Amino acid sequence: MNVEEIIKTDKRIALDKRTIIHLSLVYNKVNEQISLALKPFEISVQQFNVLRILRGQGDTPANLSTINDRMVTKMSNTTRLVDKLLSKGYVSRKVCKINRRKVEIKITEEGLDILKEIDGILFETEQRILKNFNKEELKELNLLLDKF
Amino acid sequence: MNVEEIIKTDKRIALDKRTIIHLSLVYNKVNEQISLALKPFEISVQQFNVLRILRGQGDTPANLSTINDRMVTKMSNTTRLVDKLLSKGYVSRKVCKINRRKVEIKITEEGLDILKEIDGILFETEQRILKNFNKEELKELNLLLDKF
DNA sequence: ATTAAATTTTTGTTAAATCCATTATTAACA
DNA sequence: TGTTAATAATGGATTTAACAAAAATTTAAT
Repeated sequence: MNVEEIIKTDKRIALDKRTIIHLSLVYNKVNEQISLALKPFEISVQQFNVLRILRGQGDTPANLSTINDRMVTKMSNTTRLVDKLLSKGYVSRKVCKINRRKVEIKITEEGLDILKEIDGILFETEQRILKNFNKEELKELNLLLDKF
Repeated sequence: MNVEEIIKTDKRIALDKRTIIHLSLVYNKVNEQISLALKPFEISVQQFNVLRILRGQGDTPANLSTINDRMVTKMSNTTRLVDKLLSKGYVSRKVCKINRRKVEIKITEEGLDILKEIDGILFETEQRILKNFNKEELKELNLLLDKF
C-alpha cells in the first residue's frame, strides 16, 4: 500500500501526518475485509466483538460496563448492541441479584456455535490480511503499535 | 498501550489476531483524539478530510468521484458530506459545463480559513499522538504499514 | 438517429453511532 | 435515618453510514 498513490498526491507529506493517514488507510482496509468475512453470518464487527468478549468471560457473566470497557465504544450503543444479539438468541440478559442496577449478560449455546463457525473464516481472513508479513515483522509491528 | 491489559485478558493471543486487534485499538485511540481536536470547529473528521482534499486540488475543482477516490469511503455519503460543507459555506458546488453529469466542487475562502485554523491544532494533536516515537521508528512503522 | 449501455450523482430507506437526559439502584455520610 | 452523590443501564432525538435503486446525462453501437 502506497499512501501517496492512494490519496493521489504528488506532494511530500510530513512523516507524522503521513503515519496517521497511513494508519487510517490500513485500518479501513482491514476493517473492510473483516466486515466482508462476517457478512454471511449477518453479524457486524461490533456484535462479533461483544460475542468474543462474552466467550472470553467463560461462565462469569459480564455486565454492560465490563463489555464497554473491553470495547472502546460508547455505553449507550452497547445496550442496543446487546439488544440485537439478544433478539438473535446469541446472548441472555438478566438483572444481577446482588446489585440490581447491573445486568448479567452471558453468551448462549447458539452464540458459541456461531462464533465457532466464524472462527475459521476469520482465521483465513486474518491470514490473508497479513500475508505479506513474516513473524519477525509482525513482532516488530506490535512493538511499534505499543508506543501509541 | 498493552493489548492484553486493555482488553483485559490473561490468555495468550495468537500473533496474527493480536496484530489486528492492536491495530484497531490504536486506530480508535488516534481517531478519538483527532475528533476531539476537531470538535471546537464543529466539523467531523470526514468533513475535514474532504476539505483537505479540496485544498490539495488547488484551483482545479474536484468532482464527487475524485473526492471519493481519495477518501476510501462510500460515494452515497460523499454527496451528503459535501451538502454539509456547502451549508457551512466551506465549499461551492456547480454543475460542470463540459459534462453535465459531473459537479465541480471547490473550497471557498472560508473553507481555507478554517483549515488554516485547524492545521495548528491538528499538528499539536499529531505530535501528542506520536510523542513516543522517534524519526527512525516512524519510518519503520510506515514501512511495515506498507505491507498491508 | 434511435436505442442501449455506461457514467456520475442523487435520493430513499434502514441500520448504526452519538449525544444528552432520565430512571433505578446502591453507597456515602452528616 | 434521610439526603446527597455515585454508579449502571436505558431511551429519545439527531447524525451519520450503508445499501440499493433511481435520475440525468453522455457514450457507443447498430
